[in-house]
Amino acid sequence: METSAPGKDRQERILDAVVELLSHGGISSVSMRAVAREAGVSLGLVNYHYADKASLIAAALRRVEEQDLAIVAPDPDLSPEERLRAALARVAAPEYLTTEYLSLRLQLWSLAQAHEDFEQINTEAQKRYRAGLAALIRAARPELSRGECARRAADIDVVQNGLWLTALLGLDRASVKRSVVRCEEIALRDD
Amino acid sequence: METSAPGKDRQERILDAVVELLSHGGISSVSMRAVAREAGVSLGLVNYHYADKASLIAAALRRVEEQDLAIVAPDPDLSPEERLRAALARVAAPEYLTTEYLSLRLQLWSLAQAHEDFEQINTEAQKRYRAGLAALIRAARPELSRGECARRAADIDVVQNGLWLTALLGLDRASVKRSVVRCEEIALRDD
DNA sequence: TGAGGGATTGAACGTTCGTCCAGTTCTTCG
DNA sequence: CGAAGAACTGGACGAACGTTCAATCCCTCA
Repeated sequence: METSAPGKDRQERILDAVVELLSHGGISSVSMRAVAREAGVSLGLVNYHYADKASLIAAALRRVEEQDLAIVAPDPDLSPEERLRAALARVAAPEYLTTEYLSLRLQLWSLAQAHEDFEQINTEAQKRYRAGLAALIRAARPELSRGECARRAADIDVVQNGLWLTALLGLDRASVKRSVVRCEEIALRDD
Repeated sequence: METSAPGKDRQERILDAVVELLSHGGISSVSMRAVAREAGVSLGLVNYHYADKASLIAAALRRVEEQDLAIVAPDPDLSPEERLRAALARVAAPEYLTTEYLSLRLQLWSLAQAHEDFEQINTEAQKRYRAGLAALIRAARPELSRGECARRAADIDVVQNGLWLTALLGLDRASVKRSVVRCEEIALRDD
């Protein structure tokens, strides 16, 4: 039969548990035992699949970062400019603007500061995100130089990060919307 | 003689230690023992001055937030518009753009997510910061309504938070500078 | 000078942590 | 079926944790 690999489901549930705990109580609430409990799995199994706590968390972070890249994934049904607008609007989509997701991002950044391994994971993910964004801009505005696209992508990244952070600290839908518009202006303005 | 109160110095050093540990290793590296060691003080004294770990950290957070308000403190030597520009430029001043300070801010936000007491401290500080910013804008642009000033202050807060976050994750002085300019545009534009 | 009280110490307690491991169950395949 | 190996369990270990507390230090003032 073509079922999923035997240990795969449990591994996924373990990573889910890490993410769940991380986003709700911060790194302090992520212990091997809490993860096992949350995943409905024995303590030993967590250590069986992941060598130690650091690599467990690293695996969870990598999975989260992977999902994040979906934001700048080009939508094939749209024109280049619409594709860009869709990507820029996506950061304010309900699925990303939840407390749970935003809090997770914050914990992720926080971890990147405290641990070198996590910092590397985060840095690489951010680089890929910006590259995806720059590519979208370049497709929508072919006349712009590669450097200018990278510059605009960096500026948008600043506003988006601020948008997420501010949404998390005290959700203000109006200012979120204005920030999305600001990102569009940065990406598409002519000069 | 007019020296400082006896226990005051040690209390300050204890809070310094919390901030130091927090910004360098995150909340995970803040233990009562580590704080005592860093402050050059016995373990018992930390618990003597602060009822428990939570109130110790809360005290440290309150002190940091207090310092943050200095950013929007009006500079009496300048005209209203210059005063505003000075405040907006201050977020990119060398004293605030250090890894240590930025990392501290991040940990602070992260703590606000995980603990309700810390969230309240953070929320109130942010409110006061925005109010200070709005007041600066209103002084520089008296023709603007109170609501419009608050709106602009909120938008600037978004960009500034993003600026700090991005500076921390991967310092890019050029995009930092562009973001400061963007904040000035938001604050001062006519329309 | 000496009594009183705040400041300070380090040992001790019980809990929880990450890690390890001997043992058991499950799955696969000759 | 039965051997083999992967998946999985839970108890045990030492270390580190937050908290408590009796004891000591140090300053002040009567």
